[in-house]
Amino acid sequence: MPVAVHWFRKALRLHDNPALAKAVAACSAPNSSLLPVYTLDPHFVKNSHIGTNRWLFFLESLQDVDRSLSESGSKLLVLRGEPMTLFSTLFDTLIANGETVSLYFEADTSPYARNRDAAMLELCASKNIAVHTFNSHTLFNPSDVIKVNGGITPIVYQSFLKVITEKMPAIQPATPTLTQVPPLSDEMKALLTYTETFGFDAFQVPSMEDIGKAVPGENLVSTHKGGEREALKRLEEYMKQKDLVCKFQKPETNPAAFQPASTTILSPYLKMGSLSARTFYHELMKVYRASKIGYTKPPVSLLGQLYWREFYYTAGYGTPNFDKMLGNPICKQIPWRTDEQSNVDLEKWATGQTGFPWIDAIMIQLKQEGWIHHLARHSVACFLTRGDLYISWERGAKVFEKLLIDADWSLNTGNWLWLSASAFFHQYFRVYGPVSFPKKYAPESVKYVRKYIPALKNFPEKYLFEPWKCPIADQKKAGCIIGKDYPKPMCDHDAVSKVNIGKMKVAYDEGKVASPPKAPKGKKRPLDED
DNA sequence: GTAATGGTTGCTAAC
DNA sequence: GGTTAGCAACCATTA
Repeated sequence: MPVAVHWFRKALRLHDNPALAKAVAACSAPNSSLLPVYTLDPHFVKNSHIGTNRWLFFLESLQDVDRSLSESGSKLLVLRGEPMTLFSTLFDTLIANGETVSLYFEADTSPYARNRDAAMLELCASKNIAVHTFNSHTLFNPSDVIKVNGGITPIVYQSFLKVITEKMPAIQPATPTLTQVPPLSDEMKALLTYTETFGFDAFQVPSMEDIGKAVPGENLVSTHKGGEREALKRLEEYMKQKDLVCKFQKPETNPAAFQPASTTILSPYLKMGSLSARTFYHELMKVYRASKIGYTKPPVSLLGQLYWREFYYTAGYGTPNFDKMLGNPICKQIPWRTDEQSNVDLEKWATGQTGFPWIDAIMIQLKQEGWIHHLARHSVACFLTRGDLYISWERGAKVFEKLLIDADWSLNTGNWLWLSASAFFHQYFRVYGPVSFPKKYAPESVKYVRKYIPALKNFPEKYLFEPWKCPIADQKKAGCIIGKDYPKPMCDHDAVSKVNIGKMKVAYDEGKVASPPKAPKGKKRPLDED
């Protein structure tokens, strides 16, 4: 009897999920079964690069999928272990029971996933299992974009925009939402109850404790809730604000705004696939089309934000060693600090102990809530790298990867490359000031710093972003002594940023000398054949 | 080959 | 308060 196995990885949703829809459609024959599977890979579970909030958000997303499946009498099978081993066992069990197995999943372009999925295709081929994959995580398939661009990966946004608007086919309508999926029979449940084999109930979405993760204190648990329901609710709520949607300009939004934030906070849902980028796109188009006041355009518009995601996905796909400096052909080679003190400085930055309230408030919000505004990311990334500490963007990216609930390999890497002036952006002499920048966003930035750094709650506004300049009498009055209740600044920004600009210039000049001769015209940055 | 142009989001002082 | 030049001057693309 036919069994269509749907492998959930991203795309933790029932709306616009082509792979799941096809798997469901394949179950129309009598006695056929849909088996929804998720594999908790030790590559992700055991590594420390996923923080508590990211785990919580993920498990909530998984629970929401299981809840939706359960409403139709189905159930998510959550297997824990190395995917190839698990699927091998699963397939053997099904085949031994006389089933004809087929596998459905959404394609994933990140390096680890590409290797994993290639191995999976081999495994399936060896067992005569038909595999069906679908591109639905992004609006455009990165390899298609590169192909229509003559094998060249666009590394300038405007070039990318030209390619997708002029050379790519129109974005297809979303796949209809699955309101009903085939129920899972008791026989199938009994067959796949691995409790004895693995020591856990695989038909139960695990808790934090189950996967060996501690739940932290209340103040460190993100207020952002995961799941498809929450994603669609947020999308709907945001799209109701038609003026805001049509007038959206990213650089004009306020990084210090909270309750509500000045942007959509849909990124964590897009990352998990709790929200389909295509659904977002079509809902946005509806608002644009109905608008009488016109609407903003990429790169600053809301559509422009969706396209940035596409841009970085494509760059990440087409660039070797994208997440590293060494061996990355588009990355400026910069001798970032690696001395002992840089470890101490990195830690101060990561834990919000720099002595610059704006920087520290951002890093504290990041740790507590798992999300910070894009321009806040700019501020702290510039501070860590070319602005102040001269520490590698790779080390900063790892901290973000752990703490951000929307941590997405392509986007996180791309933005760090940008901010450190290693790729995409090269005006390294434009440095964000840890004091001057937040002043532009008063009074929200004042409230923001007071919220995330309670020690500065009563500190005079005049000195809030540079508290070391505050007269000691006023420090006493505010109940916050700098150097005791809140750290002294870890560096002199004005002096050190000037020195760093000089170092960047040297690194850029040396890069020019060291760079190999340019490839013939039209053959630049060709994509390696798969 | 060279010059001009534009690049989502800097800061400061001067008008 | 809003706009502009200077800062010292980047890159990728296009004319």
